[in-house]
Amino acid sequence: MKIFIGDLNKAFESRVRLGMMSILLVNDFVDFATLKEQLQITDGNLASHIAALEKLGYIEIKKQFIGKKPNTSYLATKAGKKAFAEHLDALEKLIKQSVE
Amino acid sequence: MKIFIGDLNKAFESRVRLGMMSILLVNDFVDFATLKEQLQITDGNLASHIAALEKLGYIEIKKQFIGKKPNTSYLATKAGKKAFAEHLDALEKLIKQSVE
DNA sequence: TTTATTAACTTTGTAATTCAAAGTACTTTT
DNA sequence: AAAAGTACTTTGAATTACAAAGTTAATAAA
Repeated sequence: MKIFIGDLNKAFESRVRLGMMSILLVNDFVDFATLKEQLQITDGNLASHIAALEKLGYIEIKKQFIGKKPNTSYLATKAGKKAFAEHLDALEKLIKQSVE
Repeated sequence: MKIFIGDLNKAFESRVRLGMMSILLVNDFVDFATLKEQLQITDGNLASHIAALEKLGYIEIKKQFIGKKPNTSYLATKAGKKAFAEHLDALEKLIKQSVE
């Protein structure tokens, strides 16, 4: 029995950020409105979780206009994908420890 | 793309409680000292996480004496195991969504 | 041309969570 | 009698999360 909770990434402890990264891992660009709808949170709350992940360099922001409407979309960076993969790895090890 | 962060159990969002349940899921009785050592936290902190899980009916407490020393050990209840399994299920779905 | 609307925030304030440190009760060892 | 061990409880501070309201800048409607 050896436990590694220290290998879990604090950034992904929150269900919202966990959900965001899951989405961004498999979808190249996802916009604000889509994230908000998928995660079912207020826009202010979403904005702050986005800011947290961006500050860590885990996601990037791309602003553009679609037709005449502003549209902001997000993508996971290489570092973000790596960090998330490592987190999932740690999670798996944690859960599977001493099962065999 | 359909996301289910609502199916994640808030009780298991904390790395400490996640670690505790992982341990208790595969070890029938684990005592205070062992948990403390595995999780690397202070005893006060551990005690409060234990209290949180007990309040939810996810773990049970068994007090005994080993020789002359008091020994408290913990075990996951049936409800606790079920809740944890559901949480892991939700986690898996969340992570694997739209991968295929 | 004023007014309303939309998108994506920022700010504010509150509530909840987490944690370490210190204190406590009871017992045992020295 | 003093020190140490076990399993806490209490306290207080720091961090985090969140909703609600306010903001900015652009477009669309009246």
